[in-house]
Amino acid sequence: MVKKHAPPRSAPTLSDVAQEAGVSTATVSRCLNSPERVVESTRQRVMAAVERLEYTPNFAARAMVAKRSYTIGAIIPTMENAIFARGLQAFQDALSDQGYTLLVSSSAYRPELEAAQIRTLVARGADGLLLIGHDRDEGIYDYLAQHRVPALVAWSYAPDARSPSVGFDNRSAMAELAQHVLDLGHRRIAMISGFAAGNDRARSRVLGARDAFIANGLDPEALRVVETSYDFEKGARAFEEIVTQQPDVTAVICGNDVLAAGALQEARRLGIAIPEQISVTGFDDIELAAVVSPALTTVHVPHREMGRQAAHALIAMVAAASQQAALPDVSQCISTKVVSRASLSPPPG
Amino acid sequence: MVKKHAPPRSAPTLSDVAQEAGVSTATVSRCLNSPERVVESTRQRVMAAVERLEYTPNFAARAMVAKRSYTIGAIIPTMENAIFARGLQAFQDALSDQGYTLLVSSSAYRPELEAAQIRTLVARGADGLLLIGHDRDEGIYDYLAQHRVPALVAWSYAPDARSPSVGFDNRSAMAELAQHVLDLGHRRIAMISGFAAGNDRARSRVLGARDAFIANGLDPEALRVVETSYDFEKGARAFEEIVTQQPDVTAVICGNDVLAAGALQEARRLGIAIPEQISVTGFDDIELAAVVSPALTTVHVPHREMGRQAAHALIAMVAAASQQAALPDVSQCISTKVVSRASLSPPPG
DNA sequence: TTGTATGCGTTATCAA
DNA sequence: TTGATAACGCATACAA
Repeated sequence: MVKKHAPPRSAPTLSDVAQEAGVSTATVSRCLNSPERVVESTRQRVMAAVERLEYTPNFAARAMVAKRSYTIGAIIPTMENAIFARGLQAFQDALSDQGYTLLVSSSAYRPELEAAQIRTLVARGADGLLLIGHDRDEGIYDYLAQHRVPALVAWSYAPDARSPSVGFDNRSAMAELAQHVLDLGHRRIAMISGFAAGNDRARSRVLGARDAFIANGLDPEALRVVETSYDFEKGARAFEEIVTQQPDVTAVICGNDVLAAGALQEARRLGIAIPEQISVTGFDDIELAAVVSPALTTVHVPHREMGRQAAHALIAMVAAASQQAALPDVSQCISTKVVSRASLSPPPG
Repeated sequence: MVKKHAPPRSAPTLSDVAQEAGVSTATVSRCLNSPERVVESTRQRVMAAVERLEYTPNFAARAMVAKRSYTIGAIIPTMENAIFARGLQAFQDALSDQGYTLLVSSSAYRPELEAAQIRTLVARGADGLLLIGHDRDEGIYDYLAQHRVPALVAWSYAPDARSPSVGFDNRSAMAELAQHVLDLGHRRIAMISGFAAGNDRARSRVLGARDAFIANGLDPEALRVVETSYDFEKGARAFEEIVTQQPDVTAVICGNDVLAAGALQEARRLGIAIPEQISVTGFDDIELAAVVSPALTTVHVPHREMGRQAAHALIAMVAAASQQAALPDVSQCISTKVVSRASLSPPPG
């Protein structure tokens, strides 16, 4: 059996298929996009040709004429730990259900990198963007507005912010957790926080902890806060610093589970019993929180739910934008709850 | 102050800039791509217009004519845990250094999903693909070959496979770890493995463990293997099954750190002391391995190094493909090493 | 129901 | 050094 043609030197195009099926390119296009508009017999002929050539439409060409890429961009601070993984996975799942593709990049918590990545994603034709937290240059929001690319903020709910958001109230969530700590009788408390600059989630969590102090008639400045990066090892170092400089502390509130896990490990190294001597709490309730020993009392964030809701919200925004319609109000506050595990107990004595 | 024009209804294009600067589109294009080919004075005028309009080139149009997207696709089995996170982060970093963008999707360890995502990524014009492990339908490799999209396999090195790979030798790595276990005197050993079907890494690790048995004159079938999905909770269940059905076991080798962490937690629940009663080992040396208690003896995989090397390798393949040149041999075996921590000790008695 | 012709925003070839 | 203009692969308005 002889091949009719030499194998194609590059991917088959619409007109290759048209030729193979003996129809026009328009008909092939219709078969693919609105099959009901073409009669059964020709459709079969066309589809057979599509199969035979293993034709796949060229995305760039399609995006150019449709002025939509069905691509959503997401920029997360880090892929290195699980903080964003689960939520992002749910986000992606919901997106692909709707025929969208997700483009992810990570900024390593560096604002200037995030700005560059936003431009890249917009240039790549992203129909919409998912961003983490509200803190960024006003100019970025201007840029997005000018380019008519809707952006949704997740992991942080703030109804009055420049961008709509699907997230949770970091401040009140942490306040609730801190209240638990205070209820148990702790008074000498320290906090290991992520860097507050450029990170509204970290800032809100500190504020929330102080809120609880105030609500209990305590001086909010009595809460000593050590700032560091969200890194396991950094959590360990911060814990060491705290117990060295403030040996009478009975509870250490951590900005997230990763920091708390680091604190736990350092405590073990120093021979400090958790929670007997010092209680430790986390935030996020990632898998790690249940695995470490003792398991972490933490704030449970329904990441999957948040990711799913964020996807629906962003798609709604994109749909509105593509019709030049006003952006719908999609903001949503996802509720969190405190999960009590072994790392938190009443203070000694 | 009055605006000269109404704000643009959509993103500015080359010809908007050309008009603004009073030159042709060709000149604007040259300013952006080969600035040395245009005289200083006009270049300044053009660049000013670019700034003023906040012009960003349309990616789809550029990709269409260049027949290159400078996009690399990666399909990983899961984003939910940290197994692939660090390596992928390094992969992305190296890619963006070279001007490439990474498109990530996850297949949830489902082959048919992976196949669909490969098609999607190819349709999106990915210049090259990063895949995890070698196990997949031959048809997929045919498809990729036909579409002239180079693919690189990572996390598993196999010199004779259909695709080049930058990864490590799962089999010998696990054999080495198992040898440590045997050296300590363990003989009643069980293994918790990921599902072997469609997962050459999981299969190789089991084979490696059996290799060590053989090397020590033991019956490889004496190693009882429980297969499950790479999930923390599943690791716990598998451990429970093992100690229930085989109470005299003294060591449990786990297919990765996630399974091992699950085993550890289940042991705690059952009141089994690790490593005094039963030793447990992991694989990967993700952060989790050092955080759990006792810390895991495991196989350290230099994920960052692997990600970086994979990026360079894939870029080389893409460059070759774009010049219709023969694919260079980029395969590379990254070496691993056993890390001894507290979870492994001699058997009791 | 199907085909023709046009345009999307770039880059590249060729003249000027 | 710069400017027309022809592709690139696809979708669609319009014609047949």
